[in-house]
Amino acid sequence: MPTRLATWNVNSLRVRLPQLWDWLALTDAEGGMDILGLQETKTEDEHFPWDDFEACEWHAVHHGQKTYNGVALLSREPLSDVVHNLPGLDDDQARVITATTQGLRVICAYFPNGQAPDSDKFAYKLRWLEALKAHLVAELQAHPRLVLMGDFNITRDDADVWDPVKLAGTIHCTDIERDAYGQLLGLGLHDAFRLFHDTPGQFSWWDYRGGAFRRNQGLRIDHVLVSDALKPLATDCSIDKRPRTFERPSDHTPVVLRLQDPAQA
DNA sequence: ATGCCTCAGCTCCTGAGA
Repeated sequence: MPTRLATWNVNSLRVRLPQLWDWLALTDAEGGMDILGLQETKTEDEHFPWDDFEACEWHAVHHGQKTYNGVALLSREPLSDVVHNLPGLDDDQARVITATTQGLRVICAYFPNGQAPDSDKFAYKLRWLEALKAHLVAELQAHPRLVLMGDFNITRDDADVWDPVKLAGTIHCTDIERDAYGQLLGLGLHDAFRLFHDTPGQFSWWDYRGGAFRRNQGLRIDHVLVSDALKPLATDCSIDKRPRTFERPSDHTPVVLRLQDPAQA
């Protein structure tokens, strides 16, 4: 069983690879990372840095695409039964990768942004969320120990929003999106961060513009959900803000889940 | 102010992100 998992929207893996190594070096000093989900790699499979990861003893699977999207799973052990995207959804956007590793079923997802509630992209977001739900129903049935992690592009409630009045009803904050989030939880999943933290104003994303990070004007839109079977093993979930202070940061920062080692339980 | 950054790409501007 892994004890540390993380999700991070890197906003271009090519640009962010040095920051990824720097962050992993920090976590190595704290016990290391076992499984990592990346979003917005923005690269095709043939340009994915396979050799760099292999040299650092990471197994990797990637569902890539040029310019936009792209998701990867890294693990200290081999990954198997890999599924690209969402079964039943005809989608030319590379947003999901699912695999089994270290005794867990892990889904790494980059949810659609949705742009604005009256847009075609919002309608696509809702279709995509329906297909994700169906995928989760099937996966949970086959794999009780499941983690869904990624950039959800949804705030769960106003505690995840720096200015809930100003942003009421805007993208990431609509009741429709939050209801879809709630439906995922209704399948037997738990917002790991909220199991351990209930103070409002803890964010995983800050706009590049206007000194938003310095002012803590952000959103919590990156989430880790654990299944019913896994919930008792979760010991902590935290947002690591350090990479947001690096040179040339991603606008997102990693969210880390810690699981109890069953050998010590 | 449809603004403010940042990224990719048919790259010196545009579309998209959130």
